[in-house]
Amino acid sequence: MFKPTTIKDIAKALNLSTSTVSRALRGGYEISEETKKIVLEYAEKINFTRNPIALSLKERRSYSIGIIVCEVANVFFSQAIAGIESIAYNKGYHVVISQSHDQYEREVTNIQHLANRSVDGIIISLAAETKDYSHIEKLHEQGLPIVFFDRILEGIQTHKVTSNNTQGAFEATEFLISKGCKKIAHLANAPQLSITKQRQIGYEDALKKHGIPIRNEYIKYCEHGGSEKNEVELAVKSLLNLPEKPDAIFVASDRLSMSCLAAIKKYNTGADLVIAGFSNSDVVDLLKPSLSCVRQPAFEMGRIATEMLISLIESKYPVEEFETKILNTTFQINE
Amino acid sequence: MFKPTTIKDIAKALNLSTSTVSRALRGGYEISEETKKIVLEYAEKINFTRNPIALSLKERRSYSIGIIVCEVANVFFSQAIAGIESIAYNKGYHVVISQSHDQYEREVTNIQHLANRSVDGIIISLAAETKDYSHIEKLHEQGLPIVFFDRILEGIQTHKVTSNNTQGAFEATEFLISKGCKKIAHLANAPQLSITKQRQIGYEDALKKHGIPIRNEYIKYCEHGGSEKNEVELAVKSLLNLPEKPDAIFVASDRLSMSCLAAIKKYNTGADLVIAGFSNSDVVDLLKPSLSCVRQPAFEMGRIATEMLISLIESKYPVEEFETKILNTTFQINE
DNA sequence: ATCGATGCCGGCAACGTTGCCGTGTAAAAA
DNA sequence: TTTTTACACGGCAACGTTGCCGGCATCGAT
Repeated sequence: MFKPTTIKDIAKALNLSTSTVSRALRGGYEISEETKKIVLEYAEKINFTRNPIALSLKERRSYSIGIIVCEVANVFFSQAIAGIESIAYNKGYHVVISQSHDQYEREVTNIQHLANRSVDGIIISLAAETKDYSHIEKLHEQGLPIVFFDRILEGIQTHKVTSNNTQGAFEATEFLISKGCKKIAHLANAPQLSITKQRQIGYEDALKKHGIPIRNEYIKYCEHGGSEKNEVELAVKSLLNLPEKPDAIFVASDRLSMSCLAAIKKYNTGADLVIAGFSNSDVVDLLKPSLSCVRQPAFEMGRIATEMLISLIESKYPVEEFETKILNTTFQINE
Repeated sequence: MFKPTTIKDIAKALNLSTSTVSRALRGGYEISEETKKIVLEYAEKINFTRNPIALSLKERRSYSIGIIVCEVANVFFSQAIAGIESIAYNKGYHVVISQSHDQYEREVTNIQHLANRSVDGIIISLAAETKDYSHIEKLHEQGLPIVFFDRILEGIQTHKVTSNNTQGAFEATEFLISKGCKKIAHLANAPQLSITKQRQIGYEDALKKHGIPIRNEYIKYCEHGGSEKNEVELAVKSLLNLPEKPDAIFVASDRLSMSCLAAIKKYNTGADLVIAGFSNSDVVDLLKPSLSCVRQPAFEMGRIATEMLISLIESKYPVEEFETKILNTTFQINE
């Protein structure tokens, strides 16, 4: 069975006390150079590493941070994770990734698992299904450092990072208008998500600016963020079956975009449909129904969220002032 | 600061001993129903959960398993992770995901971090850059349960799961031949990977079967698995610049496939090129240079690997007999 | 010669939890 | 009434590590 060597093994082998070995390994100044050398060489020889679990128990922290996203397969999130890792590793933190799959129960389970001393703080983007936030509020009240990114929670006072969703949605919609489209539908995420509201505002603002009426039948929400099997396909189908079929769709997320294109390919036999939407996909210029897209600075968002979280974790005094950073998106035209 | 409640807090509040509280929570038979009820209700009230770190230290295991893959953004791996999670959660294990980004040093750092009592076992698909395996061998000798999947290591005696790479490559190549192609190039992964060798054998077997000579200038390796910036683009470019330009390419991996299509779109102004390759992408039927693909049962591979790992972890006696499972691929034609 | 200073090291306790053993009480058996 | 026995609970130790305190030489200063 797996039995790693401990500081006690070294102490016994070298006829020293555990405290001496401990301080020799940490380079404590109270230990003679000679003893240090002997201990370090022996530790090297038997490939010793300190037991991080014992350390966590003693220090009451684990030097690891938890991430909760809906899906790692989503390019936006995998880029954000890369950004998180880039900071975390440099500052000596390990990163633990969990997926909610946009399900409320998974989110609760995961966040419970991560809390309770197995991580020092959490970076989270909410699941599409989540409507009750008490599991997060409870931990936040207990003092667990939490940073929100992307899908944030207004009600909790802490650091937050988002992109400028309203502006991004505005640009995408205005692009569709510039293409001559007048019947622009909006395929949206779950309505309670912060990003859904912000992006819808951008969409509606652009329509208003150009004197195009907002039509409720053109706005379709996907309650499960596209993770339910036929959710997106049904939404697109119902759009295409409207008496006044849309001539463009503004899609609110990466996941929805891909499913939307697939559905369009399947059902749209008639005239072409212009599609624009939020996507960080790296294959977007290879897609046949082309997709012009709003790009979010995912990597940078991950970096900033991590810096915020680590500053919360390492703060000596309770933090009272919180910041919400909003990063700009860019728009990429593909035709 | 974050200070979770402990069993001691409950004991103090209820005027009981810690041992009594502990056993009441675990449902120990030595505790009266009345006391149990009081403890459970109070624990529920203050939202108590046991400290997993203290438990890990005591039990010398953490009920968590580590995964090391090159990238979570890769659909094949994210599906495999979903398979791993599906088994692990059911059996009471937490899953910790790490990315090597196909870099040797990241792989070493991650596996060291995961070992040493913070996970009970590891499921790994090797990084493309890894040529020295001593970091894995050392842990394996110490008795850490390890299961390989996808990119396996022949030299270590343990459970392994792969797909039938040779057969998949054979079918893809034969498909290209059936399309009338005779000058079939092969864009391959790092040459030391198990999957690279197996897929190359399938490719060569198919050529041989149809009397097509194997030409070394048609085989391009990507040492970094496509994670280096221009690696794939250069390889594709050099193929397209050959005096006898290939009329088809068999691509060895998902990551390479996408970069390959992008490079072809960029450089190939002339006649069409038929592409087939390994890919589990869900947008493959939306791509403009179409990609017929070998599908691996990623989810199933993850499930099996996890069952194997947990059986190793929970085995009372050292396991001596090991199994290598090879799952069949399927071929999907897109034109 | 005596005293304080310094260098080097060991012993003990604690982090939160559980297993093992011990102990007191009350009911049942003698 | 005394002894047995089951029951319900408390105390202690241990998992691996580090912080704190204390001890014992050695050495220079008085």
